[in-house]
Amino acid sequence: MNTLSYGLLTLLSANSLSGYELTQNIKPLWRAGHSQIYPLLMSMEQQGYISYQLIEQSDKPDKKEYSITEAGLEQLRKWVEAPAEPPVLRDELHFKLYSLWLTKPEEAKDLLQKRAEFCKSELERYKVLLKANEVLRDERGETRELKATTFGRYLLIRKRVLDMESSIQFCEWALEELEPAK
Amino acid sequence: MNTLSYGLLTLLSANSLSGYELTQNIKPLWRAGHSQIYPLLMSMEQQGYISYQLIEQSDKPDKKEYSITEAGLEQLRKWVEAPAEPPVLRDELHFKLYSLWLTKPEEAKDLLQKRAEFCKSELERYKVLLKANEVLRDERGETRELKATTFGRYLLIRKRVLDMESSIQFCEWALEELEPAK
DNA sequence: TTTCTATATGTCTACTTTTACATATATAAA
DNA sequence: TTTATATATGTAAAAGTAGACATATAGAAA
Repeated sequence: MNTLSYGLLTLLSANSLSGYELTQNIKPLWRAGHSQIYPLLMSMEQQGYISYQLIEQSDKPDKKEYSITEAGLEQLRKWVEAPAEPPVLRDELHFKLYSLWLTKPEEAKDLLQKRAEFCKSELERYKVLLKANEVLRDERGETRELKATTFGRYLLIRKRVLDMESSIQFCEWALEELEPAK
Repeated sequence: MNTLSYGLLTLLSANSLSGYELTQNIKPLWRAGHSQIYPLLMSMEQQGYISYQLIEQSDKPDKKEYSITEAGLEQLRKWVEAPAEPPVLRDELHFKLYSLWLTKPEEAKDLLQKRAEFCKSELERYKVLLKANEVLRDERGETRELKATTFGRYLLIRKRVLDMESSIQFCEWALEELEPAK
């Protein structure tokens, strides 16, 4: 049971999902490919934290729909309450900024503009997720309170939105700082 | 030559440093332990990107002071100009926020308060680094322009400061959102 | 009719990262 | 005098991650 396993339990505690859907849904929360996810699902199924049902589909290939078990929910509950490890951020841009004096002004500018563009496209994705979560909240007749299943997701997506907005602001500020050198 | 190798070259392009010092200095830029760093230094030395000089010390154990070579600088220059890969952020808090509805209000509050404290202590570290970089800039008689060796570091540390301030603001906002549930 | 894309599930290898093991010098504190 | 801490350099094993390999269904487009 590593962090990613708990992440999968986290998603399954809100909805029953297939491995494929988990691979898509986990993207805004954690970077992981399907080659990591399928083996963990099999292992957690063997440990009794999740179970699956084979869903036969006519329009698409059949799938395994995983659900969290009582044991899995109990395991997750304990983990959520334990303090969170400090985040791990690995960003090449940090090194490239540090070595910026080695580059030509156009290349420094390009580096920051490309990052800004990336963050803007991420921001759009998160704003869509925020909307979708609000729709789900209304569907479930929930309000903005801790016990609502959509509340934590609301906080999380807001966090990612703030992170991206802050990154975009940094890039734009840095581009201005660069201006006199042009 | 992986990203961490280029990170070590980045630090060595500004100053000659030992493996131990590199391990300390790289912390604000990238997470890496000394067990990763020493083997990479040996490999880069064999490839001719860096060289070292044994420094005998009377007050401390002897050390190897690594310097970047012309070949290393050329290699680094090419890498810096290539576009930066998207950042990889792995934060347990994302999952814990998503599963927040499973917890008691005090535990949710504790989770956010602890993260805020962590970010505040990181912020202090970065502010010290920012001051140290300004002192170095003055010592070298540099101004805030691209060609100055302290300029990129100035941008980078400002980025980290903005990141931490944004995280602290998120925690404080989320704690307020949590309030009515108490 | 072939090709492309999305859905769907898996394995394998290479690489990276973490944690523990291992050793050694010098200073400072208990 | 033992112990703890900071400095200093390495190795080994285990765990985690990324990218490629592998296969299959179904719909849509060329």
